[in-house]
Amino acid sequence: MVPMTEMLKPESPASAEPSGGPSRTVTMRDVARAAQVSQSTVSRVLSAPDSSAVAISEDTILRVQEAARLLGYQPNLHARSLRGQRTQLIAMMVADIANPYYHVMVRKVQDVARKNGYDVLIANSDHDPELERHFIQGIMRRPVDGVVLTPYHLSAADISALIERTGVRVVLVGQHLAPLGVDRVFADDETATYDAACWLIHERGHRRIAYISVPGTYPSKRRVAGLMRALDEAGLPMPAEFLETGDFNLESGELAAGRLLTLPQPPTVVMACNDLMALGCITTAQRLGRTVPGDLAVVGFDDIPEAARVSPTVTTIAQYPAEMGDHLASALFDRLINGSMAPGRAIQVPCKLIIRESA
Amino acid sequence: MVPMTEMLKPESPASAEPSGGPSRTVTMRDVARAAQVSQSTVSRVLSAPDSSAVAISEDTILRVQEAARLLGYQPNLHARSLRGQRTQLIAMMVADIANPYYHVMVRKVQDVARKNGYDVLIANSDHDPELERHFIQGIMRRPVDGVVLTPYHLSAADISALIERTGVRVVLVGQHLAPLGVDRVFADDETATYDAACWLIHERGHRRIAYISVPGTYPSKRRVAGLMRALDEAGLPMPAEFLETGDFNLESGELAAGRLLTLPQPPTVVMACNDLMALGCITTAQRLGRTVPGDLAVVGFDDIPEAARVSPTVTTIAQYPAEMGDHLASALFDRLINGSMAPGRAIQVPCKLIIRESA
DNA sequence: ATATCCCTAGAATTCGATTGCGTGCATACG
DNA sequence: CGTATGCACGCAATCGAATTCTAGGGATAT
Repeated sequence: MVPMTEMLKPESPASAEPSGGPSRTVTMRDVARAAQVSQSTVSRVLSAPDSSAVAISEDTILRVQEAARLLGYQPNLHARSLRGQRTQLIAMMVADIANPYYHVMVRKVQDVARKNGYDVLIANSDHDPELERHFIQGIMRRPVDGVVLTPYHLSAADISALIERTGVRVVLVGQHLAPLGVDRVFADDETATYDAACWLIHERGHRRIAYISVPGTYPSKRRVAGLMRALDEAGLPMPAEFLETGDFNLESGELAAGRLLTLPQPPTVVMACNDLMALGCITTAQRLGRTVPGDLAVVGFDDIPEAARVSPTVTTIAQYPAEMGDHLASALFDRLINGSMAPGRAIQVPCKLIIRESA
Repeated sequence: MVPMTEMLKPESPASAEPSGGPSRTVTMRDVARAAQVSQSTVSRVLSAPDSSAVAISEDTILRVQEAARLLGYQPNLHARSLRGQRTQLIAMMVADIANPYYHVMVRKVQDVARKNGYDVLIANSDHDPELERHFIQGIMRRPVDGVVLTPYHLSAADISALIERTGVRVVLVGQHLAPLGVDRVFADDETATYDAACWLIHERGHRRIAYISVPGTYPSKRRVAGLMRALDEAGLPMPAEFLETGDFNLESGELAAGRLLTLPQPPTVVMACNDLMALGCITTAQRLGRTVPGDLAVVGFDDIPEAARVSPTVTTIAQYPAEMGDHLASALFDRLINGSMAPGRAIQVPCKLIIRESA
């Protein structure tokens, strides 16, 4: 007569039938039982088959590995995360997954992460300060090993606080004020915008240059600064009504162009803070019966694939998001895998003016 | 003289300075100590302030909430996931994040997830069977509450096994063989392709129709079937050399078009399995000096934004990924939040032929 | 034959939150 | 006055894996 409690404690080892009911997930204990060893031995074998702190006999190792294989054991990463070290998880926050500019970057990071056995949490902020903070909160609730951020509103203090509280490794997209050991990858957009403006002024003879910016964002600030520098040097004015605003999407570009073209003295060229808004400008110009670039020249930023395929093709300042994604991923995993503690690096990826039909 | 160990055990409650060293993450125990209650009480208060299994006094609730707020307590979701029920996490596998067709879908799911307090794990499979299996493996290692899948190679058995082992709720993209209680959202692409082919034959008088398929994928199979049905009814042949193959990207479309146009008797129209390949066709045709649609008409599939902006604009069969994303998300969260156990639904989203310049 | 050391592996603890069970106290009732 | 009812809350087990501590067994040396 075996007591009831004694009978229930070890779940019958014979229940190896996979199709029998909602087969509970198989844990290390199950593997241990099947291999006739303790759970800790299983852990030691599976986490470092060869070199462990304590030696394990060849026979035991094989028995454990075989049992794990038979039962289809998969370690529970939630448990592993909880216990301490690595979560095998990184998070990436971009402004908008639906913006072509970020696609390749996300892809790259994603691919490198998978190769390193990491999963990727994706979030988009829509350039919304609230959602950016929400993302930080999320990381504090669900710790990750690394973070790739495209901050538009977050301050260096916010990011420092995140690092302080979670110990997460951070890599930034954009020439942002970066705290401590944070690498940042960015395009040299001030210089690129300056160069493009100089080209418009000196090679193409434009004297009335408008700009569509996105107030409150750092990239926009820097690009406007580049333009101003070129205008200053050339002794050209920047009328207030030529400084239009949008919010990175196509429609806002259409609206801004509409306002610019109905001015008593419209500009001869519009530079936009990204290609989507530039495309919007072209659409509006054509709808109003203007020719591009005859009546209005347009210069974009990013060089999304579409820019090369619309009519007229768009002159734009190319960024290299794939290259940026590469730098982001390798910088992050350098710290994650190799444990690099190097001070924050500023990795600058050059831009390039791509001259097409629209200017 | 207080022993060292005694001094170290309780982290001095006075160390509320946030800038004092690597301030350890604050747990429920800390909150409990600050509020002078047990850790379980904190849990009960914070997880269900109003209706809990056991009653809690108003005073205690306030004290706990205040303490949590002061200490900036954030629950650890890894721990919560481990303990049991919800992980507050869903995973989404698409074929390619960089394909415009999926963007809106991802966005929608992402947005709905955030509104429900869920994070989203993203993975792309690149139509690679290996990576699809890798994704399933990943879910078994890191359990999630729900999954949105775009399976191209996974079998119903694979998906069943996943559900069996993890209890995850699943929603599929595509008219896939779906097991058990799995909803699937798909476009009616067989009918749409059939209709488009009929239109090409009867309204436009085409008799030499080529198709660029992607072998081994379900959507491609169905679309080819739709075309064949239309050809059969019209008594038209389908020469083997007109059945070209690609792999969903632009370059493969260019290559396929190159082969078709150098045939002794080239087709008068090419239908492609997606817009990217259709764009490739147009590029090649123009490079070979053919006019579109004069010498070669082209019909795509998806209606990505670019299709409306290239020259010539592309006639294509529109899918509505935003609508599909909505259905996906609401179907999934209906099961997650409301615990719906309804049998698998087949949610069909119609397609629509968009007639533009290329055909 | 007994002490010593090493090799191996089991037991116990930890991570942070959840939860079934139980207990102390107060009020109510017979 | 003694026991029943119930409210508010604490104890301790649990989730799955990693790690540290400890004990047993075998081999070798004295």
